[in-house]
Amino acid sequence: MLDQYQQQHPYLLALDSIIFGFDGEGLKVLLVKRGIEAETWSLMGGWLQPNESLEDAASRILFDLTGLTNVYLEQLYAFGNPNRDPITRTVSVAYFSLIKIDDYEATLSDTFQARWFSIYDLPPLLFDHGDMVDLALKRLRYKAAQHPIGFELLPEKFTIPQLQKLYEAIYNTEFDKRNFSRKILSTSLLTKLDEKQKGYSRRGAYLYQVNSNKYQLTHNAFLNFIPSPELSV
Amino acid sequence: MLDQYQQQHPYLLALDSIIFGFDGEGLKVLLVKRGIEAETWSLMGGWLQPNESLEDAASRILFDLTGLTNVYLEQLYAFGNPNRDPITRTVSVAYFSLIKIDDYEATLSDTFQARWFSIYDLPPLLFDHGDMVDLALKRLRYKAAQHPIGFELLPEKFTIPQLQKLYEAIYNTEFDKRNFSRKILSTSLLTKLDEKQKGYSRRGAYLYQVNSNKYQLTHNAFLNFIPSPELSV
DNA sequence: TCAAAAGTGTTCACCTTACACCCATGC
DNA sequence: GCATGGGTGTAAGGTGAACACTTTTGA
Repeated sequence: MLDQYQQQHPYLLALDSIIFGFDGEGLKVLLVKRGIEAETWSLMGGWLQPNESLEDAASRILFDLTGLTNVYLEQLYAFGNPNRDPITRTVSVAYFSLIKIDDYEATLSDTFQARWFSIYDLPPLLFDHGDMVDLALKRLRYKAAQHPIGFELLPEKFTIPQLQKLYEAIYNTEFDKRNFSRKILSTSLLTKLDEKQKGYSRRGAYLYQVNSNKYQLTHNAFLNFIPSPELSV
Repeated sequence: MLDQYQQQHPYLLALDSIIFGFDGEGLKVLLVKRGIEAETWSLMGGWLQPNESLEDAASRILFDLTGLTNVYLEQLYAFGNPNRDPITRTVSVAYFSLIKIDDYEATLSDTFQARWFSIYDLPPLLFDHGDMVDLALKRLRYKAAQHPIGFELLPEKFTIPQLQKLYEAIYNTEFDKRNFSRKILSTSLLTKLDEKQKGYSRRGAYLYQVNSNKYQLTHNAFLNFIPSPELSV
């Protein structure tokens, strides 16, 4: 029986991460220049180490690039076409991550030649990384319609108009602000603070933060009014 | 740069499939006895071959066990905890499949010592295969509430009461038959045939089949009245 | 004739959607 | 005082959920 193991081919196992951020205007993806052709933008990636789980490895790689820990990280899909990496056969497990863009340590950009790109205006990407990003966006849309994960992309304190802009960026559409705020507030996931955001508008907007008790517990469909995203995978 | 590849550890890459079937009464999973401890039931699995994609490999393995091709097959999740397989470090990409149980060639059971088990009454499983089944059931519930994939588990021609029993088995609950049939028929995904199913009930029930044009195109939420499944992954 | 499953409509409550005006403030 | 974005309510249509009786037919 041990023979069955020894006769098998081993493969290199990589991890690649689609890192989403929101800068108040648009949905962004963090890309780096690395690897064989440092001319080509690619997702941040790395190799699985012998004593790591897949998720540990994805976290480590994310930390190396962003300096962040404890961020939203979800396995997206395993990509394993025989020729996806022309150098060596490599299976890559893609993860996607949602980070608070303000927490990101931009100093790390220099080390890794990293840059934020609008999700709707990406450069050509290495290997099948373009497919990975496409799938990640679909999954984000699918998921954000059902679960309150959008908050992961905003600072701790945010306004309803900010939240609306985020959802509009994710779905590349516009929502009615009256319906939007009613719907969001009806979930009672948010706590209204006594503070207002100043500087962006003359009047200022109330800040809210996530009511973390309820945040963890919610498993029901969250926003039903999202335009049916292309559902797949 | 090539060094970066050569310094890396390779890993064994396995595929394991959760194969769902429906026998008219309950939701079933196909398990086999294999491997080191032939005492333990496990999912059907195999190794990735050098010239195959992950999906090709999962299809091949499914064909070996069931004799079926062109069945619903979807990647579930990559499992890679360092100690999940005590013999050698192995990363397993799990797939789940929905098959028409009548098409399954039971003669193959002998070769592989295969047996159908009720999803709600499983024996202890090898390695982390229990986690794989749990996740597959969640995904099936999640997915079947949004997409018309349930039909994959039924014969070409089926009755509304059969379809209802299937959904009741998937969600382990009961539905009101008036609301159920209204909802299903309102999708206009089904074509009513002039035939009736005989033998099961005295009166007999009309047979339907999937209207395949619309089946492929539907991307909207499909059944909204499914009790909110535990949404995750 | 009776048992067992098939088939069929209506009402009510709630949710989604569409839509317009006043408010607060910095300049 | 005016321009900019923030904040709020209502009415109409549609959807989901609850609920009971009649039909068919083989035994």
